[in-house]
Amino acid sequence: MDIKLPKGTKDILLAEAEAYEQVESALINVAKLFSYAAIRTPIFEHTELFTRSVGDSSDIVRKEMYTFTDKGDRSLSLRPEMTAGVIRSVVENKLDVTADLPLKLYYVGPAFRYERPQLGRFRQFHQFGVENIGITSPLSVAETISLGVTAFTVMGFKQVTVKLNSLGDSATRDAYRTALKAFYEPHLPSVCPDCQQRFQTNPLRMLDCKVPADQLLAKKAPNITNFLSKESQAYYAEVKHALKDLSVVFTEDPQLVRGLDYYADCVFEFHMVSDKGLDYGALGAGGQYNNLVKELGGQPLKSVGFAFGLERLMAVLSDSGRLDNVKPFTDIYIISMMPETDLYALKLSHNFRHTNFKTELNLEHKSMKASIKAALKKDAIYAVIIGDQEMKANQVTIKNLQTQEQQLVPVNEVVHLMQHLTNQPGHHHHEETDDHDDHGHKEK
RNA sequence: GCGAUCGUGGUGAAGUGGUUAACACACCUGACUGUGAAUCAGGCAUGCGUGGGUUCGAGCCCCAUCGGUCGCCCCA
Repeated sequence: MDIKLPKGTKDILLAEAEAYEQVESALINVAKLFSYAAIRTPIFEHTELFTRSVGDSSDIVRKEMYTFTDKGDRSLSLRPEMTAGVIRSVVENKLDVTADLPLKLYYVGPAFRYERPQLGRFRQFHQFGVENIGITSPLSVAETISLGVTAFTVMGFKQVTVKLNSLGDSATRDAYRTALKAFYEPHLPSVCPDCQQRFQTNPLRMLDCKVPADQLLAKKAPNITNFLSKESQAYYAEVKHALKDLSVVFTEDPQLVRGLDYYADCVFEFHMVSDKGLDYGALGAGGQYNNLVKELGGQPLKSVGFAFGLERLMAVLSDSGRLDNVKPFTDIYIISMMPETDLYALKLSHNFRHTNFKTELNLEHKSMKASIKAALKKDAIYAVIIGDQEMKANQVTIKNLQTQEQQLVPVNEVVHLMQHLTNQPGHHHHEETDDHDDHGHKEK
């Protein structure tokens, strides 16, 4: 076969797919803890939605969107991020006027950007995020940030730091932009070519230039904190105060600017260092967007949200050895020894499955050695062996794969016995997926 | 979009123009005819990302192309 997957995409399969599911469900559980509800929006939207919200001067819209014209001559785009679609949906369904506020929504799903792929960066990637729409208190911003921190904690990471900044309102940013340009104007000839470009398009981005000389200069640049209005200052102070009370570790970074046009006031990033000491940069980021709902035709609602990049999250988890023993598990592995016993085995598997046992049925008729090895590879707890001796006697052999003990039991008692042996009718000992240090059921 | 680097089985990889593409792990089969280890014996890439070219001869050289990775840009 010579058709390969497209650049910047990947197949997620087997253990990795399992890991994605577990991480997603852990994140969703945290969102539910904070009383968030699910939302799913289309993968493509009218292009105009993104040019209006993300901003038609942003790089995302200018050069990273998958935009196409459909057969009805509509310009559509694969979503490059999730917030725009969520807010569009909220406004379109009038949730901004009918729902109790603040409206708290979480989402998980793929998004698309035409970018040069790198580690942890794909053209189709997955985001988990939350939107807290219609907030009235700065404490809600702190609450939302702490949701993000809690998500990291639940995944086993303690060393999360939050980078925090306030961009103020639009008047603040206009004044600041003017001051920044005035500051940079005389230095323009000595600054890097990218920054000369940024000076025209988005002067705020000059602050996080990576060129050392420009970084030194940026340190001397005017600080946005000094341009904040009284209200923004007070608001920002309350957010910080609440974060301290919640023991959220944060550092203020006046040079933190975000690339999406809709951000205002508080913006933040979640940073993590892996167990190996590697700095993965921002694993998640977000901020307030106070005009977006109105801009898209709804009520003027202050809002805050953030998104995590699942691929980056998975990279850190994997690098920290937290995905090593993530795999599907099986309670009972049924081995049918020969074609004549297959139907007998199939019926038994049916009974196990209907009593909530994860059951694998092996009809391959390989050697006993190979069959037992296959059962072990599936991480099964019990093997149920069915040969013609068992079938003739209406019995089965059950083997505890950990203790290697085995016994012959009557077939009509085996389900009941298995429930007794595994110590439950409810039988949910695998179901806790939020703790990635404990996937082995062997120590039970 | 720019710059750099890499591309050999399921995996890690040797190979720098000359017979059958090393080695290791994994996997399969058997010795062991119904039980997880060890050992031993076999098996497992008709092919070196793809397409051209140079050559008597190409995994190796050249060109193109696709893809990965890293840096820039940007971002989750």
